[in-house]
Amino acid sequence: MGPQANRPIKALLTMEEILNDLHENEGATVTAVAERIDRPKSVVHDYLSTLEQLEYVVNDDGSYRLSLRWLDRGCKVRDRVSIYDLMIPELRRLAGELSNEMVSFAVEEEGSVVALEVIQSREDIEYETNAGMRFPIHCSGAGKAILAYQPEERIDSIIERHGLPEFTEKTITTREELVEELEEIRQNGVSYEYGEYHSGMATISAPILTPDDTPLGGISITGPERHMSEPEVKSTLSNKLLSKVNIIELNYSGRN
Amino acid sequence: MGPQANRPIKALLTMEEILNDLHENEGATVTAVAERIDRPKSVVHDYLSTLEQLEYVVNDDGSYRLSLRWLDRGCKVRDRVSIYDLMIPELRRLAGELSNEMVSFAVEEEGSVVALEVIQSREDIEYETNAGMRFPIHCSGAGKAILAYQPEERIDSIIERHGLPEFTEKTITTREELVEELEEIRQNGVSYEYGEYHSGMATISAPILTPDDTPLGGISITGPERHMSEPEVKSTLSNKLLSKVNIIELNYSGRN
DNA sequence: ACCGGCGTTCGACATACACGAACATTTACG
DNA sequence: CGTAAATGTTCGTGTATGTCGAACGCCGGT
Repeated sequence: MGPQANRPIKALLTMEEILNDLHENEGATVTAVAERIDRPKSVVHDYLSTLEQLEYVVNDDGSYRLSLRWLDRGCKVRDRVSIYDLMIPELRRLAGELSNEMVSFAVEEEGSVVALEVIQSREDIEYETNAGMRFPIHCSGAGKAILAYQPEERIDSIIERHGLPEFTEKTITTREELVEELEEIRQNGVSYEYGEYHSGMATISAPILTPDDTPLGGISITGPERHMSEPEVKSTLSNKLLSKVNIIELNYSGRN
Repeated sequence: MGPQANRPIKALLTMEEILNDLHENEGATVTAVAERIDRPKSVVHDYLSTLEQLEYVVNDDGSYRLSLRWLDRGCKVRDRVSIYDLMIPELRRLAGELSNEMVSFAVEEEGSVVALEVIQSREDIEYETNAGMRFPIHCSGAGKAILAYQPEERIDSIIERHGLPEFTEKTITTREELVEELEEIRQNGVSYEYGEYHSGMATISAPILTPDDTPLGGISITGPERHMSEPEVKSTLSNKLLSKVNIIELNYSGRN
């Protein structure tokens, strides 16, 4: 949740309750929503019909659901991310070279990592990572890569806001450890994440930087830990990442 | 725009004005938005801070923009489309076989066609088609394929709502022509669209149907008209489409 | 035909939103 | 460094408007 507004518009909070309910409960009727959020039917009706007019929800034969307009807006927001278009072809090329692992591109927003593009591996392992998903920054490969190039004050404010929650026994949970690792990332140019979020899974990532070292995002290779542990594999993958990043950064500075 | 609500919640209409403004104008400040939508700064401020609290917008150093939460919600809505997960692997396989053309999957919503997945061709032609985008149903390949399996009354209500606007000289603009073509599509099992929306571009599509012939969506192959005109190419591509559709439909009926 | 459930409409009240002015904060410029 | 302009934020007030409950109409089931 974002910072508290001093005088929030209550109608928007009510709307949010209703949208969340629709999000969680598929095919919701006016009465069902009204009961769950504990409000008169008439109120829910007025909100839903307004949201329908605005095309945020659609009414399929009596039950409401969120419309695909959310996807439209979402994709437009994504396309507006500065390097999105430059990154896509390189990410595809990378995926072509590594058909056994998942590759992805992520950016930071409000202290979390958001995956903007995910290309699944051709193996039958389906990771539950999808475009749009948010992850904690301190135990994600791309997150640590991005964090490594943030000013220290920003790092602290992110820690303050989200904490360093533990997901596995390998998760970094103290500021000191994290700062130390970020220093290492700055030296290597790549970040490693071995089972810090999901046991058995590993990610190698590299940040994409502007000429003055502001992080724009990060690209990652994710796979089962056993695929990624051998030192020569680690260095091969790291080099592949860095070469793609290099191309993206060159194209980026070339157009400004 | 959806059907008019009798008693719309005005606060939501105001919110929409502000969100649309943010959508159109990158990096908008409170004052700038207030001037454009002609309202007091204080009002815009209250709305934006509420929207920030709800994480629909973020405040990067003073200027607001839509957040990536829209992407998150949008992708979840998309993933909820019944055959989305079954369709993806087949669409990828199709794209692999046809590296020179764009392939896509679309569904109908409120009388328009919405692209849910777009895999660009490996050629350097970049179509401006992206996930989430909406298209008129009567001059899109997938749209006509889906329309062919709708009850006649539904077809009429869609025509009534959206009309049959002309985009090129080849666009179908009369109900009679359309109905005739839909009959043909039902016979072939595939639909063709040659320059009806964008001159010089062509699409071949096939509908995905439930066992009782309810259309769930359509998959398409799109490319320059010159690639797709030869009769043998036309039939090869049609067959490829139909074989993928077959697999998807089998998997679909297999899990219910 | 009756009953129960659901969506919808409507009038009335109290509240919460819209407004403008004033205050705080940042930026621009001499 | 100091002043001015522009922007973001706070706040009191009147009234428009969201909230509520009750009643109506519609449909499907028994």
